[in-house]
Amino acid sequence: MTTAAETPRLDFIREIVANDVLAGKNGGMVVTRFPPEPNGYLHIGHAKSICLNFGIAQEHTPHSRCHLRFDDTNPTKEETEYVDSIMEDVKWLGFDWGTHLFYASDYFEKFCNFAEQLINKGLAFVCDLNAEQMRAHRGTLTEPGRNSPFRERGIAENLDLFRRMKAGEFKDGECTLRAKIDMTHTNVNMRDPVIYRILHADHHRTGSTWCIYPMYDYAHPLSDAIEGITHSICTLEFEDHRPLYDWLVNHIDGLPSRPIQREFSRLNLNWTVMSKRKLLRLVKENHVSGWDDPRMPTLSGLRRRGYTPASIRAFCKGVGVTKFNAQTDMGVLENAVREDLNKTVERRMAVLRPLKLVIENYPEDRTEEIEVVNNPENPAAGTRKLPLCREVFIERNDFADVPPKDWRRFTLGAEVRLTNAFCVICTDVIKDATGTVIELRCSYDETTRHGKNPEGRAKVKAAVHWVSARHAVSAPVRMYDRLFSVDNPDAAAGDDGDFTNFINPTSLEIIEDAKLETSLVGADPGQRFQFIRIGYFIADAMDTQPGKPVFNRVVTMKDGYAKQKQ
RNA sequence: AGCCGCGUGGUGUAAUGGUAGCACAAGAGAUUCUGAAUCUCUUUGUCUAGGUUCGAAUCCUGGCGCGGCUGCCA
Repeated sequence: MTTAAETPRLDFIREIVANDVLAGKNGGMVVTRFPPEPNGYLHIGHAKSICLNFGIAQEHTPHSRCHLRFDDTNPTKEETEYVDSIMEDVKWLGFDWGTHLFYASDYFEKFCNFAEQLINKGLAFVCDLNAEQMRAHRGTLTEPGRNSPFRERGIAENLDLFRRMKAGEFKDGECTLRAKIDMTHTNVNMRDPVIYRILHADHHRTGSTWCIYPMYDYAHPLSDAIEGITHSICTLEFEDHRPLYDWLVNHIDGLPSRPIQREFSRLNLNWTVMSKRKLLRLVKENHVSGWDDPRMPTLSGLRRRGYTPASIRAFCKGVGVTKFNAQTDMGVLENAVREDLNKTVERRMAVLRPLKLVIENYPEDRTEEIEVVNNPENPAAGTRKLPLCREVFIERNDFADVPPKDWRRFTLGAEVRLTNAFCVICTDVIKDATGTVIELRCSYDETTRHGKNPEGRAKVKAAVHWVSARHAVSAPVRMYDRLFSVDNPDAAAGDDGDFTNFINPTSLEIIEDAKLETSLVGADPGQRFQFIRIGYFIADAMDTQPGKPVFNRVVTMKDGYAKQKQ
């Protein structure tokens, strides 16, 4: 018996699954599936679905599995490039479908046989109405539809027509196969829905074998049933399709299982857009560098940005699973990666916008090495040696000519600690002809090493990061920020506006020669660090060359000072 | 307009007829060689009107609000 504290609350989907298992349904088995259409790259919203479906299967090991199934029933939109990226992204997120990789297109032959079964039962007919006529017959949300004039064709005629559709005797759109349900149904999806359409198009897997393709509403429940899916979990917009899902599963004989569909609300993140159509536009119109641009909410973008799979999984766990139409703040995602990286990643010092600081009482020809800890949160990460000489770079914004009220950092006459080294007092501020500060002079106090505070003086309040000028390496650092400048680009654009008008013009700022501590020159592609006091960074996996790192900013540190200033 | 679904602090999410809790955000303080992290404390909530009940966020009815649905897309 576990206590309440040990038993995490189940979301409503997991509760349904748990109850079914308890009731002995499906022989105690739980079989879920993640069914993407390969018409784009996976995004953070898909991660929620992946974590749900694969997560549920994991939780019911060994009486469970989760299938990866490509819902590839529309050859005009689907490509193998997308298939490959989807598999890569699911694996990267940390999930494994084992041998359970499927394609809806694998079942085309079966779908076809089931369609003939429906025809033979008098439950499907070939309809010659064109798209416009069919729309006119469908009725509206408030008015019932009218029967197609072809609705009462005989079984033999329907069978013949359907086979000729399949044989390629008709052009695109000339006719369709429709389920015969109820044109007066209040649910429009039940008004004799099209289940097969003619499409003379090459399919990414079946090539030119087929010229008729099943509709999603027809293929999906049957794919689920063929694979023995027990719980078909999808997003809310399919709720209205559930009666059709059930109708098909109930009216077709020879299906190995009778899955149930349940719906949850999709993830909505602010400060970004999530629809595949819009993401595709960002790519095609070069608003971003590609699907994996670090500003994209795609999994490949987040990966390149430096997000960890663990942080995304933690985020998905945090947002929960409900039917409420929720808007999740981007800050929650950012917090998830900070929390992960804080514990796992080594600290380094890097100066993004350098200002030279000369330690006047430090010998010109002297160089020393200071041993510093790599990660105060994890002693096992060990230590490294940090070089120091007479001239160092500090961050320009760590100096204030006229300091604001509770300023703790550099200003003339103030004492500040150089992190990991000693305290210095700023003794002189050197400016050029325009009044721009170009150099700081200071003196250091040898007695303040090893964390000792200067005796008899006010306690030093600030420790700032620095990089030894003689040893610094220059590297580009890409400062990524949110892609949009408004929290809801869709709403800002309205119905006929253009969301690309709200792209954040400063979502990418490239610092060409940041000054990095020496050890960073050997960063491996994909290696992450915390640049002390600045944020978390990753050596870009594509652009980092041996000895020539390029860094991406994953996320800033939380900045209590900036917040207080607002 | 019709059908379906959903309404709990700023945001997200628990409480399954019995003390409205948690996380993030926000605020105050402690601590700090990262204005980070950590620790302590605090503010803020059951859409609304009725009904059932000893007792309602929970069940019922009406209203209001939000979302989805009239592709040969998924």
